[in-house]
Amino acid sequence: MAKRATARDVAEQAGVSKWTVIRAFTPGASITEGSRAKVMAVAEKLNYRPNLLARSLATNLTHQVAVLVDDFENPYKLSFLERLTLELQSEGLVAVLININEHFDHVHALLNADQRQLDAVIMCGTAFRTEMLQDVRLDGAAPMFVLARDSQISGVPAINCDTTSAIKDLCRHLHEKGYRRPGFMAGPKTLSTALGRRRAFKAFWKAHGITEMPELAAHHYSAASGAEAVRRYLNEVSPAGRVDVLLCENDVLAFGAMDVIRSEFGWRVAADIAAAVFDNTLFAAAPAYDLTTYEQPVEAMVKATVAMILGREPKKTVTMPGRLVVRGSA
Amino acid sequence: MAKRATARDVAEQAGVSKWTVIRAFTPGASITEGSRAKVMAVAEKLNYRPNLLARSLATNLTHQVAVLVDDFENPYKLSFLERLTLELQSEGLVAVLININEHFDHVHALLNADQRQLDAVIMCGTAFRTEMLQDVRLDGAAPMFVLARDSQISGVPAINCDTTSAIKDLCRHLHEKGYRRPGFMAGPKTLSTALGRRRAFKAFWKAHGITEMPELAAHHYSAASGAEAVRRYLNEVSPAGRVDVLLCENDVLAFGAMDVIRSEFGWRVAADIAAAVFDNTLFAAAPAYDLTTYEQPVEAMVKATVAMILGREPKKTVTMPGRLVVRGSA
DNA sequence: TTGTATGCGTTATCAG
DNA sequence: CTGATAACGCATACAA
Repeated sequence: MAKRATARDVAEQAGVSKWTVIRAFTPGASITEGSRAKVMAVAEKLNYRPNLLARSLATNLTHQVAVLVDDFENPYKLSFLERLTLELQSEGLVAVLININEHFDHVHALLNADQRQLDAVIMCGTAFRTEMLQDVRLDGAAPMFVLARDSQISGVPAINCDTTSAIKDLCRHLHEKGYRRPGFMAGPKTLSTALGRRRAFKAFWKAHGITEMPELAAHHYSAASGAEAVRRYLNEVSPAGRVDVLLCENDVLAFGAMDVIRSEFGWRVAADIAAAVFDNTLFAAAPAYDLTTYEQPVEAMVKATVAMILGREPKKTVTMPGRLVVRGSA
Repeated sequence: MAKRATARDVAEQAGVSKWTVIRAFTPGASITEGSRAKVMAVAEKLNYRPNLLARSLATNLTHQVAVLVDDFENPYKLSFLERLTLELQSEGLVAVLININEHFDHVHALLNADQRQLDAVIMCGTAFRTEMLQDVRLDGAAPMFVLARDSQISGVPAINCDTTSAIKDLCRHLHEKGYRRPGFMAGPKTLSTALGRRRAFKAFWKAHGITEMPELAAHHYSAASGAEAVRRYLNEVSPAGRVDVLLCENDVLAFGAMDVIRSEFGWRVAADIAAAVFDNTLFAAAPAYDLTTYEQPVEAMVKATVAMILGREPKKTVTMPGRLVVRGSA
């Protein structure tokens, strides 16, 4: 396990200066074919690989992007991670995955990313309070991006699915199918995505002459919380007064809700009560759930984010339409 | 957005040398309380943060670990990623998530990790051919670890769940419940995990006087492949001759299998045909699936891996027992 | 305890 | 086209 060869080592054996070695490895550098061949031969022999760390120090570019995630319960996150890593890698970047939790919060992560000189920070659907991030002093730090969530932080672009049209599409579909007693299940209210979705939901039904819209609140974005919320609701409300369709804020909540509805109350979804949700995981499509969903345009969102990081697109908040996926549940 | 302050800037304003500044930020360095306070005050004022990149170049330690993943369809991967990032971060390390795919293979990833001077590479359940990695010339490169998979690569430790005892526990349970016509559904045969599991499976039943064990082969580790494999099998085999229990190599295959069994053939799992699997995702526990599974000891495996990376444990292949989780499916 | 010199492996810039 | 000098920001070893 010998020490790794550096440009200097190659230079010595090739009888050139180390700068010529560097040039041989720099695409488009001015160097004769002869020199390059000579260098490459020695480099191959010595198994020389340029040190990207040293390069980063000199160029101020690490080609690394922090990706912050705080919710590993939702399989939908995996879709984002897959597309994100794919897109980043195709542009010569890599993702540094940061787990945001009680021991490692956003500020901590931002400081860390800053000291590591990362080129950008993507907050991938993480829950944060705006005030918390507003005051972090980070002059000359990496630009931040909020993916799959709203952002009120000034100067921080959000790349998101168009909530208003999403809700409208979803609700119009439900309305057309004859549902008239809509309920909404939201996750933790501190999240702005929840607020936006709920607001649009209420606006739609009010515009259609319906004012009573029960709200079921889940404490976390987990199947267990979704299950608990539905259980509580169904136990409290008389069968006559209950909702005829339930719009859940995301897949995972809906899974929990459906499990309870079917296994504890013995109803068939879409006959006794219907469910519809955001997001569109693999499991939403499974016959066991068969959820009508609104699918976020993951690929487009990711591409937009990366384009901004690379400076190919102006850094500004964008919102893009997704796709209504009608299945058996509602 | 002024340029960020360096140790030199702080040194000048504090009236000390830059080395004193460095010392102020080095835990356990010999420096007077007065100097440190003076430095810290100026550092705070200038909002100075040490540059970890420069430090890495000087120390040859990036505190970054590459995590290779090639299967984003399995929600179980999310459990590994969560525990892994958690454990790494608690030790001052971060995970660089690499998406292995047709455009970016293992060799590519290894080279990349090498040039970025990462401290270690964890192959998290990825499918590779041993020969491919055996010949990569990487003197002085980061140590590799294979997590949640077998490895025959010399010098590369594998941290894995004990397949033999897992299969034994699972099969013993099935045998006790009276199943006598076991089938096995495997993913792509090139994966050594599949081979190990299958071998142990066959050995168990043979030891119990059963020799006929149909094998259903799925081409990918996806629900669709699992579904297709079961569909093909059930259409080919006469009802009298079919298996009475199906052991699937992982959750995702089982999900697809169960969906087909129930929705296309109208059987009730655990009555007409039973399923059991490895891995234990959130969905395996859902009433909609309710799978009997064998759960890998994710936390222990991750801790063991990180301990080896940090040099707290000798780098060697280890195997640890998981836990049989009995549910309604079998 | 503090300052000095030197090195880490590149890139940027300029002279020849 | 090539070589040389400086710089990137910090760490190590040694001298004061």
